[in-house]
Amino acid sequence: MDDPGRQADAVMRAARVLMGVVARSVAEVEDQVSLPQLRVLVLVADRGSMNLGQVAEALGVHPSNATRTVERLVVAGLLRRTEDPSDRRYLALELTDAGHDVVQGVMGHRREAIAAIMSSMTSAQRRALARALESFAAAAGDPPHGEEAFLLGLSH
Amino acid sequence: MDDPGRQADAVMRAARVLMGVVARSVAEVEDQVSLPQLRVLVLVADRGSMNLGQVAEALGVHPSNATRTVERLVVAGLLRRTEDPSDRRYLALELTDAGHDVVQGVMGHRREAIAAIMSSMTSAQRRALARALESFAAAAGDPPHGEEAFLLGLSH
DNA sequence: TGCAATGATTGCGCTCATGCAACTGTTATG
DNA sequence: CATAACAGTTGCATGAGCGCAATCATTGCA
Repeated sequence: MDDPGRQADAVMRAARVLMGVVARSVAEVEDQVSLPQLRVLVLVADRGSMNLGQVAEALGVHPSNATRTVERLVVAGLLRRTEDPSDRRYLALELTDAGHDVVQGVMGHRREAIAAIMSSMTSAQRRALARALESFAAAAGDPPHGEEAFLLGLSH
Repeated sequence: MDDPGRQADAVMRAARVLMGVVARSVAEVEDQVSLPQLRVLVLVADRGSMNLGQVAEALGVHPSNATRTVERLVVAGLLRRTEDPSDRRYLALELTDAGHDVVQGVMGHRREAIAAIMSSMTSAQRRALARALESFAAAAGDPPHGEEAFLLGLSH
């Protein structure tokens, strides 16, 4: 039980469970938005108003690509694209109410799925789990970016 | 600390960290294989020899699609496609050594990243974490499928 | 004020994933 | 043995994502 390798395996197994939860929450909205599109929504939900270059940078894609992905989200009514009044070269990208609903739906689904799993644990186990994961998250460092890390890199 | 909502949030934060780990491990091989392709590799690595219909079923895609994804993996030298001698209608899909290397590389990368995070926790914290996650994984039920749950649903 | 820098868009070409329908080959069944 | 059932493949079409190069619009600077 003191073997770091075995301990990492325990985390791996739990990660598998959590990936399943995440995957199902994503699958739930896959008919409405693609994965790269959802990444944009989650990104904007987390960071607030962004311009196109920031989105492209965060996603690690070419700006021309970001333009088209954003375009699809605008057409879908999930993203609002306005000009930055102070510098009209920049865009101001924000979620619409519908866009917020999508993100909230995904996160809510995850939260419920996790709560459902925890409901079959004892109260003491739940407390121990919460405490242990706090220390784990702290050891990983504060979320380097935020919500969008959920989907970082999972393109194509 | 006894609030189930706050406890679920702690799991959500940890899930974010783990998703980052998974995403980076996937991004690492994204030049070699696409996400759907990796899903096939992980699937076969987990279940062993499969036929095409099983792959299509597990991925939730049309068989014609599975044919082409498998074809790309065969061409890439990551998957071996032979006929089932007992019934030549069926295929026998297996990983090549190179295919195994890809899967092992991804899993190894994750394991190392997790171990790196745990290295900055105290020994007691690591033990508590391993124990807590064992109970969490148990509460979630045994892995319904297996390794491939890591990527389930993350298509496109 | 004219030119350079900067952010975003558009045109072009490519790969991958996807579903459907038609077809081929293999096995089982009457 | 002929036909039906079944696994897989192929043709066809669509749409998303991606990068690169060229272009447009706006702003900053000399």
